[in-house]
Amino acid sequence: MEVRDLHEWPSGAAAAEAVQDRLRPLLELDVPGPAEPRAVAGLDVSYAGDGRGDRLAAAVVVLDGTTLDVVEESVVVGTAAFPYVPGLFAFRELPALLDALRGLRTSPDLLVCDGFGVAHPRRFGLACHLGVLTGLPCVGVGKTAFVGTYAPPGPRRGDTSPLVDGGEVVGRVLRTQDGVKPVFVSVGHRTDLDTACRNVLALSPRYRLPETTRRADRLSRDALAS
DNA sequence: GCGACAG
DNA sequence: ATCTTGTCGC
Repeated sequence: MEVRDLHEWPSGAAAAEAVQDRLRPLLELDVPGPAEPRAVAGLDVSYAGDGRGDRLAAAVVVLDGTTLDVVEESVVVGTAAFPYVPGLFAFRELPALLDALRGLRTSPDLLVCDGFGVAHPRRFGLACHLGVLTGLPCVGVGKTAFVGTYAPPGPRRGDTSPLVDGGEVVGRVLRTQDGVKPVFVSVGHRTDLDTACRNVLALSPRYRLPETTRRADRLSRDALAS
């Protein structure tokens, strides 16, 4: 798919925060998300060595939204573009992820990425950044809490509880399987939270994490090994 | 001031 | 994120 080039790149934390503040107004959060996406893309990145190095592999796996069969894959080996700083995580993986997206023949109807969307200190996590740059609906699925407080959701698959930060609901804690640790869902771009959670649940028929994320994780890991 | 902090 | 042994459960 066509992905526009990254123009300016922040040289430090202050500049990176400024980029987030400048792009945030471009978010489209008051629109219904894709209820039945035909193609859903999962994105993930793996690192070589102990994680302190900068060699990485970014993968995108597109699944049929109904059957969850793999439709297309794209993976690139690259370099971490920024040090890991909580709140600026996107700058680390964004260039490589955009490269992987460029390797796709078709444009997905929904992007599912690791990390958060608006459940972020400045309301502009990786899912927001990726959404704005691609123009595609995007949802963030985090494995651990970052910002906000919440009550544990019920014990059954599908149970949820609101993730609240600064007095506003920034996401939802979603139990994707009976009795397993919940995941943290937040909207990134062009989707509402209800639809985002429905999509994530539909993508997680068997395991805690969405099939999109699991497939992309495996693909990126394999790419580093070879 | 200090610690915690998506991946 | 990644490095790791054993262990519990289906």
